[in-house]
Amino acid sequence: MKITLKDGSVKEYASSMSIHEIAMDISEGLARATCAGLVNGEVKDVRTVLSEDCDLSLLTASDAEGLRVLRHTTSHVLAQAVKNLYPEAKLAIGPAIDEGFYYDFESPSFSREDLDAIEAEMKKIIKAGAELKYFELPRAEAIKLMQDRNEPYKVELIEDLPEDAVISFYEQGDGFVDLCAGPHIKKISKNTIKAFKLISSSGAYWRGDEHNTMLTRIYGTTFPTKEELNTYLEELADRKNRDHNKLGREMDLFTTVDVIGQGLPLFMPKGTKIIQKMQRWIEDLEEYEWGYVRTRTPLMAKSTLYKISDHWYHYKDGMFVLNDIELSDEEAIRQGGRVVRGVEDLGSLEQDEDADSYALRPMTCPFQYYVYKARQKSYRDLPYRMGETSTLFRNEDSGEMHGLTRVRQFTISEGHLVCTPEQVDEEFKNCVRLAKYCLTTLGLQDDVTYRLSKWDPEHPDKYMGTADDWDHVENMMRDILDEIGLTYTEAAGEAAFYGPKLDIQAKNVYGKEDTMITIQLDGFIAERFDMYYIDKNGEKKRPYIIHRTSIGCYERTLAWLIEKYAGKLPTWLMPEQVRILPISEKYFDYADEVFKELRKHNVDVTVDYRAEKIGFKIREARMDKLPYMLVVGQNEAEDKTVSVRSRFAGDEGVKPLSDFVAQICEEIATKAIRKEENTEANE
RNA sequence: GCCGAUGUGGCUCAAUUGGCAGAGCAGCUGAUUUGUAAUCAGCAGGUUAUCGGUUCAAGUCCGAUCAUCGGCUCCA
Repeated sequence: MKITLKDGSVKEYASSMSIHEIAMDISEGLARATCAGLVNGEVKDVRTVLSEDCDLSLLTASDAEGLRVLRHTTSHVLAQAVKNLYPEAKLAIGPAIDEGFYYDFESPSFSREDLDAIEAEMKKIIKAGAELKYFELPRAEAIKLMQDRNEPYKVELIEDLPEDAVISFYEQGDGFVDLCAGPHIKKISKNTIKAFKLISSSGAYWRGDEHNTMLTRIYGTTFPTKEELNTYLEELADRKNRDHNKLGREMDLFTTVDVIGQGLPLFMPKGTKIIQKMQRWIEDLEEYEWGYVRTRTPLMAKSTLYKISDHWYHYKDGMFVLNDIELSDEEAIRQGGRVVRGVEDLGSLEQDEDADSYALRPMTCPFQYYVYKARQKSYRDLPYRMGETSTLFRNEDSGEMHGLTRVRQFTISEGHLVCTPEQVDEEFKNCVRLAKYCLTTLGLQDDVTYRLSKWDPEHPDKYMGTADDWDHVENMMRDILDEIGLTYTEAAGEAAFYGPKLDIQAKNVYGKEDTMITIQLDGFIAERFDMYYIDKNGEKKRPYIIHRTSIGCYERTLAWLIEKYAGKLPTWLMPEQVRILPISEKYFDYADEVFKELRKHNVDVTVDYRAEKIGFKIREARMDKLPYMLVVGQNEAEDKTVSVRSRFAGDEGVKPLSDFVAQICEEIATKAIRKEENTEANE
């Protein structure tokens, strides 16, 4: 595609390039001179992506860059509307985000009615129409402008820019001016902003810092057309039907009780059964196919242990400490005399007033280290792979808890691999392979992203070791990830205090990302615990430790499975796999015969003995998301057959009992994920 | 922890804006013995999350606590 620039020169670009990429090229990568407007293949204005001349009908939800611009401009309309209705409100920032936009205000909170009123005001502004005019001011004048307009947050933003900076503004009609680098659509009108909606309002800290003022944020979204907006709003409603927190309770998988406490879900028999199936699978898989030994270590320990591991100083706030002595962090460290550094420092704990404190464990690491240390290890014993189904306790802040994904007690497929430096490469790769195998088995492999979580060089105090140490381990990890051809992003400040992590991230139904699986490389802790192995030459050597999980924590994984499958889990994971539905009590004997045959093969099966019509029994079994229903009556009893009705394909017809047993045993043994082909309406 | 919303039988929701807490589904009992998404009838179920206050009177108004939800921050 040929692009004619404003100065008359012509540049040629591949048609596959996005508007944004082209704009970045034209502006030579200047972050502020972001996007270009394409009108009939020509760049009209470097600061304008869309104008009334553009054919907006060509813009679709998949046109990410164009949408961001459209949404960003809508956020400015929102700001203008709020200022019209609430002149006292102060403007903060208002960017486009993945599914829409937000704008932060210093203002009392907005109710739904307030949002509706603001929406109406926005419609007025859009109907009146306005052209966005870009202008620049020197820094001092820009500050003065925002001071005159009584916008302290904007002033603060400008003051953070360099002395010689030129400040960008947009004026958008009715004298409304906003500090903004753009880009924006050129005109606000009914033709450009056709479909928007304010979604919700909530609190948000200024600049994302909890020490700052709490502002009021309004979330909204914009789409090129009303149809796309409606589709999105319907999807929002649909997401609730997959939400594990709603579905999991409806399906009697778990519940919560106010007197038991926040973040402490109770698993009901059905939820327990699902987790039990996953747990048995993982334990056997690790032990018999991946060479792990299994451990079973205490759920609590004296504070001494956490002092050696450093958790006491880094994460005491997140731990449940069990004695009566209530010490602040500072006091704990002060009264402890000094910070303990490794096992050699244990002597200093004798005067430590909280040396006898016990705390529930927030991680398994140091416990398994002592399993390793209990017997002297030779290089021949390495890699030493320990696995444990480990229950952990973390005192999350009260506002953090959510369903099964953020809880205060959870059980994880925890493990630590102690290995020689030469073994790190292969062992780490195998941990990644195991995690991928688990994800693939559950059908989740395509729904995750990989992240290399690095330390934060700005805050070295939060981590063990030196910058050189971190460069070394991070490079080791990067090499490994590159060798296995993993696509990953890198994130600073996301590492554990003892090492970088490979985090496997997944999004929930609402698009919020959480860590599902983590594999961490640790070159520091072995020294703290004086862990070593004897090498070929009879010398003591420090091993590396890989902290890892195979399937993550069972609570969170279950949550993702529920959302992924809308509760219709693969047959092998379902708490009730087959329900036998006798036509009447005359066929109870045959139903029992079928039941016994399936139990003999460890299928989770029940019989519906109620004196109800078959249609009623089927209805309930379907609402319970049963994979298989076996209708048995006179014909089946006589021929030793079953009439199979499945969640996947509806009526599958009559087949010999032995055939069905073989079929379902195969499906369960291979952990098959049968496709839902049933077109019948679901309730 | 912070901002905001919410809390009525197991579930979904009513209750005239402060005036006798009600319905459907689920449950239980009885009848029905049924062929692929709801058989009929009856019965029972509540200190309106908890505690306190205002009032002749509180599900409704006020305060505190607990929990749930939407965000922010945090997430070893």
